[in-house]
Order: sequence, then C-alpha cells, then structure tokens
Amino acid sequence: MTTERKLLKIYTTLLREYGQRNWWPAETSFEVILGAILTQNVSWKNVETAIHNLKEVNLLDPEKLYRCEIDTIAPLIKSSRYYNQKAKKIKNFMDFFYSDYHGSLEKMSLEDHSLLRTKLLKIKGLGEETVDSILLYSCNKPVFVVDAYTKRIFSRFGLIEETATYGETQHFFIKNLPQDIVLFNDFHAQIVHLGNTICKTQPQCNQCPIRIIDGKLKCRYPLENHS
DNA sequence: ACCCAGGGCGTTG
DNA sequence: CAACGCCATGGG
Repeated sequence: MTTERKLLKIYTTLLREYGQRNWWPAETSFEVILGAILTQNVSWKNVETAIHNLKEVNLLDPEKLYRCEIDTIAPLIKSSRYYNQKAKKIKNFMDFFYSDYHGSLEKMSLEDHSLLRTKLLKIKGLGEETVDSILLYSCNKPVFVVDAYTKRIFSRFGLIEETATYGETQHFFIKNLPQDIVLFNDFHAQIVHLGNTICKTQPQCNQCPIRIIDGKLKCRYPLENHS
C-alpha cells in the first residue's frame, strides 16, 4: 500500500467518523488571522473569549484595529494567555498588512504564495504554523498546516519520525497527497479534532477509528473517493 | 493543587 | 541544531 493511499484512507476514515469539519471557526477571513495568532499554545475556548471581547468594542474591523494601541488590545485578549506578547504580534501583523497591502486581504491573497509565506514569516511573533494557517484558511493557498497533534498522531502511526521537524512533516503530507486545497483544509481540521478529543496524550487510544496493528494500518472505514 | 492547551523567540551549550 | 526559560489564562 502506497503512502498516499494510507493517508487517504486515514482521511476518509476521519471524514466518515466526524463529518466535514468546515474550518476555520471564524466569521470573516480577517478574523481567521487574529484567531491564528491568538490560538498559539492555548485552547480554542480561550481564544473565543478574546475574539468576543474584540468584537464587543468593534475591533474586528481592520482599520480600527490598525489605529489601536497595544495597551488597548492587551486587556481584551487576556484570556488568550501571553496577552502582552500577542497584542504586540497582532500589531506587528497590522503594520505589515497596511504597509504592504493597504489593509486589503484581497490584495494580500493575490500575492504569490511562497513569497507571501516568506514575508509573513519575517513578522516577529508569527512562526510556521501560524503563517501556514493564515495562508490556508484566510488566503486560500494550498499549504498543509502542521501542528503538535499532527506530529504526535502521525509519528504514532509510524508514518513520520517522532523527531521530524515542521518542514519535514509538511513535506511528507504535500508529497503524499493530491494538491487539493479542500483536502488540506479539512484534513488538518480533522487532525485537530482527533487530537482534541480522543488522541490526547495516551499512547494507544481505544476509541480511535485508526489503529496500527503489527505495523499495519487498520481503519474503521475503507478508502473511498472524496473528490 | 496539579496538568495541559491548535507556539514562538531569545539565549546557551 | 538541541535544550532550555520565558510569556502568564482558564478549564479539567
């Protein structure tokens, strides 16, 4: 069985088990960016509170957020942990967003995706996962997002090394999957859902619809076309 | 009281 | 390039 078939079988199983996750949880593409920064190393629940607070005072509007002081933002996003740093990160992004794209997500999304990735990575406070989340879920670019769950779960499946870097893990998925943006979108969402529910820290999860038995991949559902 | 959550950066060895 | 410390909330 090729690696590509294994990955698709895993994805098919997750899709059957949990249904389309239709990510990212946000009302606008701009909100996706804020969420991507705010969710760094914190549970999504904490981010929801922060986003809610920003919304209350109309700061989900890019123009207003851009003109806002860091000291105004920080207390509103307190629930997101590391709130002082994150307020700065948001500000750093907004400065870039306005200086390079006049605050237009449409313009930013027209940028060549590998160039945009390079530019976003230069913003202090935005690392690979945050940038790739923005590229995929806000700008609609075909990049595969890797997070702690991805490494944990897929190294447990024996498909990647435990010590695999972000880049190595990402390359593994890109190389072994059809370059389908909808697939990239939902696959990552499924992985997070799996990580959030039954595959937390246990070495073996009894409820998992995907198992490794004698080194072989056993899925609850067969491979099927997802188109 | 503990533990950990959808990271990233700066500093050291 | 590791392996750390730092940031510093909230829910289980």
